[in-house]
Amino acid sequence: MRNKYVINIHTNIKNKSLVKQRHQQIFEAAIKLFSKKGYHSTTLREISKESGITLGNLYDYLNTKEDILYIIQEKATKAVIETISKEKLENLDPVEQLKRLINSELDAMNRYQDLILIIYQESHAMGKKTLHSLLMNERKHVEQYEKVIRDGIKKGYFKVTNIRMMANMIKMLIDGWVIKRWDLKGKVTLEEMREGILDVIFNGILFGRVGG
Amino acid sequence: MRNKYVINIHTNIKNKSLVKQRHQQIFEAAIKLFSKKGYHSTTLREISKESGITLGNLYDYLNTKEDILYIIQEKATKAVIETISKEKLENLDPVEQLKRLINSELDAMNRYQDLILIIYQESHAMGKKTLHSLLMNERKHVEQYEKVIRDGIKKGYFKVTNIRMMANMIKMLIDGWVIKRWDLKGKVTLEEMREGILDVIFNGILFGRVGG
Amino acid sequence: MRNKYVINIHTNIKNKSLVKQRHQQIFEAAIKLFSKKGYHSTTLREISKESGITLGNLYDYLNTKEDILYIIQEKATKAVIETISKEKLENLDPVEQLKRLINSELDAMNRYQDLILIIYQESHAMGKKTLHSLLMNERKHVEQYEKVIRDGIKKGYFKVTNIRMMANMIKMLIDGWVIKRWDLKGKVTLEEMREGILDVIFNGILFGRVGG
Amino acid sequence: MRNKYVINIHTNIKNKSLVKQRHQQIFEAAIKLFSKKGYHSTTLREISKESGITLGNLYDYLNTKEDILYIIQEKATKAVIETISKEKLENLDPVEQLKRLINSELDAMNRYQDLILIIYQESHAMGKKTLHSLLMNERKHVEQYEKVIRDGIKKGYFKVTNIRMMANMIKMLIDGWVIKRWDLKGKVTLEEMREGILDVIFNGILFGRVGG
DNA sequence: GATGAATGAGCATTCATTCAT
DNA sequence: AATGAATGAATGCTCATTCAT
Repeated sequence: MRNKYVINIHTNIKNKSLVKQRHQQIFEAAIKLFSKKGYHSTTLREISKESGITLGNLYDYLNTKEDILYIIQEKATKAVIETISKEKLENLDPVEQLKRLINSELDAMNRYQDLILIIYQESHAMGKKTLHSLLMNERKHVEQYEKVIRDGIKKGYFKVTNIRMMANMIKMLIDGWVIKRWDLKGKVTLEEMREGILDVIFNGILFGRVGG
Repeated sequence: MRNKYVINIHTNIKNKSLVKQRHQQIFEAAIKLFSKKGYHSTTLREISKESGITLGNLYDYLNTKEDILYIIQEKATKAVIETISKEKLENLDPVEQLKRLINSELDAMNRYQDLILIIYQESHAMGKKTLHSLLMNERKHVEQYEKVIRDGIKKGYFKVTNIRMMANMIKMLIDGWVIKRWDLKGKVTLEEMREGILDVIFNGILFGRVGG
Repeated sequence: MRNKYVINIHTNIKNKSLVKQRHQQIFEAAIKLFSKKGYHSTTLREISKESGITLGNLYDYLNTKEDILYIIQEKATKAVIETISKEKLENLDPVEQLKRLINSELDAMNRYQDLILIIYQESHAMGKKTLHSLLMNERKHVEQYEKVIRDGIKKGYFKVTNIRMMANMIKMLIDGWVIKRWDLKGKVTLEEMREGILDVIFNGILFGRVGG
Repeated sequence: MRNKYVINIHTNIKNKSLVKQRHQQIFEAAIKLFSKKGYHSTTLREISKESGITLGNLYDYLNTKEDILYIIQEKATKAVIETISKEKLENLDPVEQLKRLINSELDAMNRYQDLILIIYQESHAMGKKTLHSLLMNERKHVEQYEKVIRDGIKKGYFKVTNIRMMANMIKMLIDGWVIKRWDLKGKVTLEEMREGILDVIFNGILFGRVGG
């Protein structure tokens, strides 16, 4: 895991920092356009114009249109993972740990919502390689929750039967903020969502419950 | 809302039951193909071949490719709403009501997962009209949860601050079964998922909790 | 060998005689353009314009640009084979038979010189299928010579060591009329060529030679 | 004809021996690639990589892709002409002279068959200039045969009506070894071909013939 | 002289849609 | 109502060529 930012798209360009820069340009143009029109309806020509990189030149940094999804996926998942990895969780009790994790992830989701949505919606346009990379990142991501949950169980804070499933459910609730905006758009603030999620996760909805 | 099965796609065909039949053919062909290759990668030629309707004839029942998404969306959401509407909930206490609702929806999700996924993934390919219809159906859907939750609160069973948000969160957990299959695929059964969802929703994960 | 004119290029067009007609149009446009500019430099757009078939429509009769070479190859080789097959050779002595064969082939070559040249020059652009078809036709072609030569040997007219090689050499001399026009262009008439070829083949150039 | 190795492709490079060396590199890379994939399917990028000359640098020694064909044509035809010119023919009787000529040319053909084939197949991709150069070389080439034939006639060995045509026919038979490999590939050795050609040329195929 | 990045016109091919019959 | 042929704009991608350094 030397340089986890090196995205392995074949290129003949020698100047690697230029490659990085151009990928960033492509990335920014793509999320802007994909968010608006979706992957399939966005033309390479549009990406060229938006990114300021000539059509032909684009292909010095790309082998195929699908590579753009790869770039987005890599950047997005890594950005999110990093955000939540930065949380300093040691010395906190598991409840607090989980709270912080959820909080920071919700923030990340909120910040990168366009990316997340693109990844969800265009996953079926991804090739094997991209999809696999996505799954790996996802796994790594969910594992962070699993670790905290496992810790919480061991210390007697949590009562969870299937850890992996629970981790996914938590993540699902958070992702919901981005994916299922339809019915909540404008009706609920991020703050309310945060409280709501924490409340269900910890306490459920049954009345009269007394936490331990 | 005269005949909720008359889908308002303009057609010159007089025989309305024929229209219905053809739309059903198109629907079946489309979900089969869309599930496999996605909306954009599926050709009208392929739909023609799969449905057994001639390419030219297809356009007697369709004005545009997007209409197919409309058909799918209508049929799918209505099928699901109907499934959960069939549940006889009267005379049950709210906890049981919510359980049944969740159970039947999870079953519906499981049965129609291809459709649900298509709708989620291709929503950005939908036109205004289709999207609006989708939102309306979604609202109607969520309302069923809201009603039960509201009832449960009134009767002292539930403790929920934002009903709409909670309804959405519950739905999100269920939809997750279909949408977020990535990391759970093959790791968790539908039955386990059912238990897991019910458990969080009602009790949360905190240990030592005493339900009311 | 039911219908040797059925060219097996996949098409969805039902009307087979229309397919035949369109292939003919494509064929005619192609040889005109290929002769002038070569295969690679000729655009499908140009073929569309020249043939009077819309660009999109072209692809109802073609799967790939290379198919055009296939069409040309099939038509050309078959036309030539047929021309020389039509020669009624029975009851003639082998010398006369060979003469007639050479004569009619030279005529065919002359008539179809554009085609022949295209096939020679673009053979390296042909895919496996087309190339194989070409070889098969070529073989069939050469066999006609071999038969006559073999007959002539048996009847004591000819003295030939390697029949296959000799057949090819004869064909080469004839093809030369088309392929190696460079240095002979305008210097030698078809008639002179005919005489010349017959003379070498039968007698060689040695003066006063006594065979045996 | 001052320096027949100075190929008049415009270049700004002052160091003429460097130009020569680079052209040689290009030449070698090109024949390797053209033989495999043909002229049109070979990229200048590929030639750059194969020759070890940077893409940009390539254009210091080339004005256009077609120039490569020019280089090949020049080198190839000159190499062949030189080979057969080296034959010391004086003091030999014409029959022996012709034999030697044919022998050495067949050897040359065999050695340079890739080049010859490229020239034949890509002649239609050649510009005016290149084509003219090719014709000139061809003429010079054929003349060598003409001289020997003419001599042989004068001395009473040969009986030939049209000398130029006969020279071309002989050359055609030899070129056939390279051009028409299709049907003979693997069936006939170079040695057999040599014998075969000499035999037809000199004696023809008629059994017991008595020349006039 | 050499390098490597950039340019942009051009190409084969696809596909939603139309239309005559 | 149905058929099947036709249309043509649009798209991903390539590649000869140029140019700043």
